[in-house]
Amino acid sequence: MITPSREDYLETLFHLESEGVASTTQAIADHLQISAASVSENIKKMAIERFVVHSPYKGVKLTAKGRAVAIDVVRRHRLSERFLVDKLGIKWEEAHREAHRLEHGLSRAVEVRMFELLGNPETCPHGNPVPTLSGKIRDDHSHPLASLNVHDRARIVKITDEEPKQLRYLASIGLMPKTQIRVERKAPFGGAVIVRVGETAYALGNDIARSIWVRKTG
Amino acid sequence: MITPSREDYLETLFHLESEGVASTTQAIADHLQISAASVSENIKKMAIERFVVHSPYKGVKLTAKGRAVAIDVVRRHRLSERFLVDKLGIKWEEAHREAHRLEHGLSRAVEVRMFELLGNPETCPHGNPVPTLSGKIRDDHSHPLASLNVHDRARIVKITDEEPKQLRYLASIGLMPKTQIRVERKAPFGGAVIVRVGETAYALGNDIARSIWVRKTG
DNA sequence: CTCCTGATTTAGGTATACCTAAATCATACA
DNA sequence: TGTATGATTTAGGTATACCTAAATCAGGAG
Ligand SMILES: [Mn+2]
Ligand SMILES: [Mn+2]
Ligand SMILES: [Mn+2]
Ligand SMILES: [Mn+2]
Repeated sequence: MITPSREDYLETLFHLESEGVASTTQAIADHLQISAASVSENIKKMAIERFVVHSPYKGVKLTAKGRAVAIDVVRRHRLSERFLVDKLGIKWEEAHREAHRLEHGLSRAVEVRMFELLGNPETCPHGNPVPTLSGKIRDDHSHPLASLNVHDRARIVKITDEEPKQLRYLASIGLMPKTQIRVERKAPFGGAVIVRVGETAYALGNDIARSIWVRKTG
Repeated sequence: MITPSREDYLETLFHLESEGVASTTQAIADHLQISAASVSENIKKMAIERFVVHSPYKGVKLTAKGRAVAIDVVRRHRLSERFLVDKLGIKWEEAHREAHRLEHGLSRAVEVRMFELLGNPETCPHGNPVPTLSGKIRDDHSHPLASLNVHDRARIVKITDEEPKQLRYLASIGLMPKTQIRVERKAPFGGAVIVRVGETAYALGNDIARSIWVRKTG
């Protein structure tokens, strides 16, 4: 059996690779909140077990084997979030951390039944796709908020940030998946974006904007 | 944070003490399916941390501190079983082992919401009481099946056995909490009990009978 | 009351998963 | 084209949680 710790490493690698970030020792250490030395050791072991390929001093990449496990964990994570929010009424900004505990306790059988209970959900509460049982991840055809032009209308597809603080803020201004928005103004060179939600306009910093993915509707 | 392993030790001690079995090193080892040597070591540490009192070569007893944690784990275990059976449709004989994975992943907040979702259940699917949030365990006024006399009618309150094989058998003959039964015949000296369920009579061995608790109705 | 035996503990060992501090490496810029 | 600097790995250490084999103990049979 794969340990919870290992599951978290693989999940981290999946996230870094999805975001197009290089999976350096330091990036993994930051994400898991542990020392770079610990990551280095662990990666070495996971390379021996063929979950990753490791080019020392360069970086890490998931193998097909590692990716399969990672996607499995991501599926359990996102289903857990869905359950926590839809069935238990846990706040969406707390769902992520809670799901990180729950995800390791779901057997395949339980995961399958949970998927049904939740009505075969396609996304987590933050809009990220739930991988299929066979490990496929649907393309949601979304683009970064920053790719929109002034006066474009769009619908929020997903929020990739998982920080409770950010999520709480976004929820408070109604910025969640399915929300209809309009770009009012853009600062040059990837600066802030001014976005209208309902009647009100909000300025979103570069950091927060980068985690918002949309589909044009206008 | 208390580890899953520690939670399982405390849970085991709770069960042994409830059943009136002496919490010997060997009994704990059998229950957890690990070596007696491992148990001995671990108990020593848990005694230092005041979860138990240990009289070397004699046995172990939960302290108030240890009992509080144990009851907390038992609550999460029984709620997990309830959830698995009622909401996910997991078979009751598989609920126990699945719950053992799930129970360690529930935060207090999640446990509280889950309790509500399940309609404040008083028992697990096998009839064992769900401890209250404050750690109280309701008395269910039940007695061992063997305490009944011939021709007594009774209602099943709980099945304390957790073996899938036994549970599957009992379910197959309709012997579960709330089932109405009648004692047809008893072998002397704690031997088999012949019990009528609906139209059919079944002989229950001493072992299996000991795990069936009832309340007289006739 | 002594001895035997099974239960228990201790000794010594492994694997995971973390740590800090020291050594080593890659590369960017001066 | 060195060299210093930051990233990475290695060295050495701790804690948990398991193991088998050896030593020790306690209580019942004789
Ligand atoms: Mn996790
Ligand atoms: Mn999510
Ligand atoms: Mn457990
Ligand atoms: Mn139960």
